[in-house]
Amino acid sequence: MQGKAPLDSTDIRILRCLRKNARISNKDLARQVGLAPSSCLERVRRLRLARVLTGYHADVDPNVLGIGLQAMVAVRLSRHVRSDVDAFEAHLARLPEVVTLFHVAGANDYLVHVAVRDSSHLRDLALTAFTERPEVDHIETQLIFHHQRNHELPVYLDLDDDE
Amino acid sequence: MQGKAPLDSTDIRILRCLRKNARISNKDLARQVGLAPSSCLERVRRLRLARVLTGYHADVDPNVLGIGLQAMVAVRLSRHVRSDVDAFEAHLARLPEVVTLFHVAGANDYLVHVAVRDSSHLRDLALTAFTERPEVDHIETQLIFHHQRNHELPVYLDLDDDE
DNA sequence: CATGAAATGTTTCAAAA
DNA sequence: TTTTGAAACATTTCATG
Repeated sequence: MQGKAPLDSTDIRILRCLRKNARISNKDLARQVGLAPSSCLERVRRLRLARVLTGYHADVDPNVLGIGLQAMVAVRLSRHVRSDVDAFEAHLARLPEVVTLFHVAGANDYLVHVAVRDSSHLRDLALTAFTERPEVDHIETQLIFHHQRNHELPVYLDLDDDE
Repeated sequence: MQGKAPLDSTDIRILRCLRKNARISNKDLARQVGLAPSSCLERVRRLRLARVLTGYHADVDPNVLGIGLQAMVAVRLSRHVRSDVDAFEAHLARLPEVVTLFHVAGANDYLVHVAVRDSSHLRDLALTAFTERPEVDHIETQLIFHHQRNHELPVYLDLDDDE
């Protein structure tokens, strides 16, 4: 008896299918992974409860929402004390313009992917949300020409298929 | 009659709900946006056909898949001719380790978010997939301590609710 | 993990406002 | 465009093998 059950190849197939299309019906999912619908449904429920599956999200065309420009803002903080780090992250997490916040080790402290209306919106955001913050020492903005996500699952596991 | 129908506030509510939870049932979605199930279903179908909704993807805990390390690799190309750019992007798009590829304007040409098993995997990837490529002039790798996505929808539109 | 049965939800369609 | 209602199909839960 183990605390966290290891994944087998069927679990991985389920995760791959739901990653490709999160709105696949349970019947189709069951057929694709070679299970009965009831067994498949129970697997998916287990994977959600175990927090292996952490969420399902629709992708929306940014242009349709009025997002005309995206950028990566590299941020260097003045001091690296816990209170500054926490305050800065909490602040950014509440901005609608922030798509993803990367906390990194290197020349910069953060890489912040932002989505804005246009260049004047970006300028306002750079001032208001970054430069004028007391924790921030320096920022550098790079425009994003385009970006593409990879929706395949990288799996670096030895699977437990026989127990 | 217009080529592409503008979105109204109900469409936006649908997009927000599906972004928060792509596996919500049509009945619940209809209730949350204040439509009959049949009308709601037709809206969602329209939004998919119009490529406003571009996909639905499950999120999976990286640790469970054996991903022990993530990094952002900044890449500068030697020459910026179309053939090199296309070859490099096509190459990266086929790597399972690549999570997102950002093509940017600035000091670097690309920011590549990668997910690997461990530091030796990252070292191999840096050599094989980047440094040894003829198009690549220079790379700089930053470890990602953690990153958080924002699943709210930024909407910068004047909505068309009365026609 | 599979089967089968029962309750609930989904999907499509025609008709009407 | 949206709603309603009806019919066909799918989902979900549960008891049983």
